[in-house]
Amino acid sequence: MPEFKLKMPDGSIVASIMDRSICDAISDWQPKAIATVVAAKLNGQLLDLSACPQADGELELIPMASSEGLEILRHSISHVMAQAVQQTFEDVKVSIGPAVEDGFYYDFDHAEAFTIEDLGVIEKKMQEIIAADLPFIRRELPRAEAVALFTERAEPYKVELINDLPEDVSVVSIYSQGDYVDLCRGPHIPSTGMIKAFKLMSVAGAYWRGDERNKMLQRIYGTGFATQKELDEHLRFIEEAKKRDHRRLGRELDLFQINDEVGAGLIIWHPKGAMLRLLIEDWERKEHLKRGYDIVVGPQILKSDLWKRSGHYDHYREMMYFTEVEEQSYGIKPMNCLSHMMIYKSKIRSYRDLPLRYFELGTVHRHEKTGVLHGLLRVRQFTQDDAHILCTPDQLNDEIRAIADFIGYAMKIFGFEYEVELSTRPEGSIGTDQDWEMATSALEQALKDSGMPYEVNAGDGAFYGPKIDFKLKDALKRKWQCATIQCDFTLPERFDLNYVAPDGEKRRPVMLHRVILGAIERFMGVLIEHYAGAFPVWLSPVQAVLVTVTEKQIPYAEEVYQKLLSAGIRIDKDFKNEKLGHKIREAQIQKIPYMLVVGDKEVEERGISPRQRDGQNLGMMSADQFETLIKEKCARFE
RNA sequence: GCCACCGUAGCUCAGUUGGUAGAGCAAGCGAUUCGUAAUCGCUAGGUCAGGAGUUCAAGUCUCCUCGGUGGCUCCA
Repeated sequence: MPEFKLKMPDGSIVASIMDRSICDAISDWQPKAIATVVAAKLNGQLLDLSACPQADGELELIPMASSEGLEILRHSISHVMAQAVQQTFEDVKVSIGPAVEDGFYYDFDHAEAFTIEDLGVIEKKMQEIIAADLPFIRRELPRAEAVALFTERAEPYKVELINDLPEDVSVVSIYSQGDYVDLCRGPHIPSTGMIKAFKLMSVAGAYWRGDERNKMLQRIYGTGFATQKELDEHLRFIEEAKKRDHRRLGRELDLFQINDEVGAGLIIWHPKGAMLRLLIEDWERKEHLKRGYDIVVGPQILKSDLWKRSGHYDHYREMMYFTEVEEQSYGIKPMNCLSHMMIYKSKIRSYRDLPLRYFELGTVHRHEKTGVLHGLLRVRQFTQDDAHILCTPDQLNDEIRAIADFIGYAMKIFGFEYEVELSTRPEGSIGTDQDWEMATSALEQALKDSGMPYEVNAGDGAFYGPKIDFKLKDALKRKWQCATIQCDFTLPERFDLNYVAPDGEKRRPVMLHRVILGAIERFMGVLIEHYAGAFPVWLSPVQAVLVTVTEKQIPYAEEVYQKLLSAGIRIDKDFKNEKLGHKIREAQIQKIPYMLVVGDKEVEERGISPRQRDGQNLGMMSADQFETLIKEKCARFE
């Protein structure tokens, strides 16, 4: 008989000889624990609480409140949802329904479209299933029997899933609650009554097995938590996130517009947005020069023949814009590398010249599909802080580390958290094994040397080389790729780039493509949400607004305005005939860092009274003192 | 590109079973001259995204186009 050590959620360990289910054992040892535990883990393998384990080891209990427990809970809720959907609608085929980052979904095949109202009906039915407290029952069936079962139940997607399992799989597990049966690896919560807090969120289309050649199914998204309180908090978080959506703030703060009449995915920057952008671009130029980059500028259109030679024409023609004048075809650039390579090729290069680092704030056009456009985050015209570094293979490590360091610095300056991923050779890639090996290990070694934690994303590299991606998180917890470092040995080959080595032989340089913030537009979108529009002083398009108490103070206020403006402070004036409270409110909504109040007292003592946007009043000071204060705030970003 | 939903004043939104458009905020004008998140009054604002159709009659129903939203696929 197997002997276990049973580890309770409070960490205490009790030895137990079990010839019964885990559930029964917990009930005996600690009856209270059973209400919060959803599954158990034995030797790394997850088990249902109804299981009778057949091996020795330490049995760890998974509480619902843990991340693993939450995943099991949500997965179970998705099964309940599938059951409710099948009970509510005729002729619904189920497919798959996993837990995802902050909830779960289930994909259904149903001729009629589910509506928002339907979600309420389904939720009601789910409540009934939960009230009935149906146990989740696991069974293992020989493969053929499982196929027969789902064939009989007219579930073609399940049959397809079983048939596509590897040949050595002879037994599959199925779970049922009430009259509902699903193919599933498990584990699940013991019974539906354990579900305390869930909500169905939205309906969306999704291709069967994620392949656009397949039928599009209907996906219902939902979420669930251990308690109603946590669910409420999650819903509040979503509301908060909506308030800081960059599309909304872009309009409210008058930063930019996207207009039908102009075209989808094309941004018009208004004065304040353009100022924010200018500040970022100034920072970029200054930092690149400090790090030994050369700033270059290339043309917006290049002859189509050049795009054919680079391979872009064959691979990405569909996404490129073209223009033809006097029977000559030009491609509007979707990337900046070609000009940079032409600069490299403009003369004979020696190993002594390397590394060469060409930097350009390069504006590119890509015809993104309509369905993917999204505010500033996915657009058709954007500007990359793009650089191409040409170096010898043994310079690679230093160069990559310097870029990683640059990116880390940039993230710190702009106040972001990020994650790092190393993406390796994909299928259908070009280049030799030796090249891939060299480049991948150079990237990996540089990451190790710089001490950055990273994850390996196998097979997700570019077709021409491996890459390191840096991902920012926005207010909706969506991850956005911004910085990237990519190794490329194809373009130097295609354009026959070379340098003269110490031995007088011609050698091929290695090329790194890299961006720091990525697309400026996308970065600004993330930045707007990150700060909820309340930018730090150094990035605020308007740093301070002068507000008069009455019209009497206008002449003096005008004097202060001119003084601060010529001192380089980004200052606005609000001399409207309104009450002070009204003007403070307007400045507050505009998230201007400082409101400089000028009333009779200030005129008399020739001062201003700054109020911070956090509500703090700094008391009266001279314009010179305020100027010093602002300059100090910005100094560490210079 | 695909699925679903949506498009009414600068913004946020009402608009009954089809009967010729409404509010708040913003704007302009006037009054008020006020001390840290909304002073009061008046005025002006719309080819109801665009086009076609059904109908005596279309913001409302149907179709097409252009946009947007949430996802899916894609993102060199």
